[in-house]
Amino acid sequence: MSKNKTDEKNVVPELSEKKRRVTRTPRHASTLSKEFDMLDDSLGYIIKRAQVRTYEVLFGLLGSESITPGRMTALCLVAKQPGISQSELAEMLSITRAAVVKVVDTLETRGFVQRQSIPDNRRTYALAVTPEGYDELRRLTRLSRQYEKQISARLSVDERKQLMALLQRVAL
Amino acid sequence: MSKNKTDEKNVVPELSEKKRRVTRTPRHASTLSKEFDMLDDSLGYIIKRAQVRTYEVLFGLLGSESITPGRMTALCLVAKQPGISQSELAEMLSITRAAVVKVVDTLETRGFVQRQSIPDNRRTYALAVTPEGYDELRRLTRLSRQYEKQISARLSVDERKQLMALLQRVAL
DNA sequence: TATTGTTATACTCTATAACTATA
DNA sequence: TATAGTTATAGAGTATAACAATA
Repeated sequence: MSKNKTDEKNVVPELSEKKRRVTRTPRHASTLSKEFDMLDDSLGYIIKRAQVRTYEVLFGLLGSESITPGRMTALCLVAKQPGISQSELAEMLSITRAAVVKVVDTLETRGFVQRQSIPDNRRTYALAVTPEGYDELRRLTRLSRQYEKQISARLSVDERKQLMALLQRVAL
Repeated sequence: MSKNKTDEKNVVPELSEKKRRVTRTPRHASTLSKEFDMLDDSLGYIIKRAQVRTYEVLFGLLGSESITPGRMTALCLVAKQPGISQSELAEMLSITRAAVVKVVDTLETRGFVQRQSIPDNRRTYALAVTPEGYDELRRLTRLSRQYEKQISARLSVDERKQLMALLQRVAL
């Protein structure tokens, strides 16, 4: 979830016949592997696999010295809800208030967002995207299109829509 | 991806009217937020949201001093392919050989797997699940059923099947 | 008293690079 | 030369706990 990784193979590697024979399996291995195969019929597992795959694609497009997926999401959320507070952002990112400080710090250092003080409430900041941030968002929008195209490559337009609707019900 | 977290709300919090008014938005904010809303029509984003949700559920079920999702997956994979090598396991987990060392270390310390040396090739280990590991797998199987039930709560049996088939094509 | 942002600290996961022992 | 496992090191991401300022 952090560094670029070239390895794209998430598939189960084929074991050679030799290796299979050498392998020391428990006597009832075939029975056991079925009994404990909670991975093959797991929605949670396939969601995780898909997520790992999408991150590989995303890292490949973003490059190593660009903004990270988390920062990218945060930037998008601030653009979507200008004036949002850090606590609200934390809730949307499903991270703690403490963790969001660093996220906003890096976005501010990069010049993409601003912490604007608001007269009504001197305890909170109103987060805002800067012009540079909007430039970055334009760049990200282009990348995002490629990204979506790549991860949806094996799906029809309808299937993609359907998949998103179903996932929405899992994400709540 | 590590510690238990009580916050379950992934939904966008409703901003109060007052806060909305106080917010300092760029002049063309409404236009901009639509222009840069790459999140609402993003398959990648909804996959990530769903994955975060499933991990919250999973952490809730596993408890804080239990095995982690990553270790759980590794244990399942070894049970599924007894005699597998660490490199092969690394590939299946989409992590490096170096990273898998610690995964196997903890599973071995816990007594769930063994590194068996094989006569043919003194360079590799054949990983095997111990009886204690199978006990753990039995426990995990029970938890897994609850887990799947919870994350599939809003889906019919058919929809769940369909969702998994579609995700399979994204995960590759 | 409760909330917001912050700091300090620590832990997990993962990567890269270099090493070793084999093959 | 190439491969499997390992170690050392570093960085990202996140958590918890304690704190100050503010409500």
